[in-house]
Amino acid sequence: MATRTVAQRREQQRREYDAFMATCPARKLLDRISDKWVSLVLTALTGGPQRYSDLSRRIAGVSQKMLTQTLRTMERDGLLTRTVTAAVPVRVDYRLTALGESLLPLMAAIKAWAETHIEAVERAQAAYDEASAQ
Amino acid sequence: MATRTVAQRREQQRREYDAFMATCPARKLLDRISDKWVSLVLTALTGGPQRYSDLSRRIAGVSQKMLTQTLRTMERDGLLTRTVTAAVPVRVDYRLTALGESLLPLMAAIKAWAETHIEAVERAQAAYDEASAQ
DNA sequence: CGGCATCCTGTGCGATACTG
DNA sequence: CAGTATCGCACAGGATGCCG
Repeated sequence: MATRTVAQRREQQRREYDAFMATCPARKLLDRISDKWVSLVLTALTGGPQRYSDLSRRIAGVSQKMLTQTLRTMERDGLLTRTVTAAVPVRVDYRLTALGESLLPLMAAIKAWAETHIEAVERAQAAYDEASAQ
Repeated sequence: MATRTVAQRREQQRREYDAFMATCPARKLLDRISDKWVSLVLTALTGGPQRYSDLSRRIAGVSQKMLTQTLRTMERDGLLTRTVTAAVPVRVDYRLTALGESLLPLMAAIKAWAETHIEAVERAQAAYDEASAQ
């Protein structure tokens, strides 16, 4: 029965990891804002409230399913508010909350790092690819 | 033939999006560092070089496949170096480069935001869930 | 020890069609 | 206009086995 420890250790580690993920705020945050579309919605809403259709037009390539899903999640997280205006046709506006806006400096910092270092990264990639091609 | 514009517009938008993704440094960076394991490897290597087996032990729950894949990508991006010491058994050390270390302040900023605002996010989630439960 | 190759499953996500 | 519901599949990623 000694061999079962292999599988058991993995299982144990997975549980440790899950517990870590559940309690680590930074990881949870990264999971959220790193979402494919969250940063784009954040940027699109920086200039002020936008309607659903505006967002879907401004964010090229997003499917309606993912846009809705992203907006719902961000609303749940308190990053934006969803305002329905009863009319024909219906009108729905999305607006960043203070919490959502507090993320903008962080996005700016990420953007700044990227613009400063992306060249170095791409040089490293080129060098790596060339070296492994031989 | 007018109806084909629907599919065509989608296709067009997808191409626009791909072009955007290919040229936006911030998005590319976000895609990298938001990877499930990159931040953990970054953290694990902060204190100095580590061997492969050390990393797999320190980062609970990572599969060997994902750890290797993450390390390869980060090496390719120039974020860390991989040093093989020929011996029996082989010894492999991973160490952050200056480029990799320059990411640490950014990670710290993310961590700081998370720790400052995570409570607000969780309150928002609780409120949202309760409201939608009725 | 530090991997790589293979197989296999879950599910994220796009496409499509329908509704208030 | 602003979604919800359903289907289908590509693909990420875990498990396993082999190798230098």
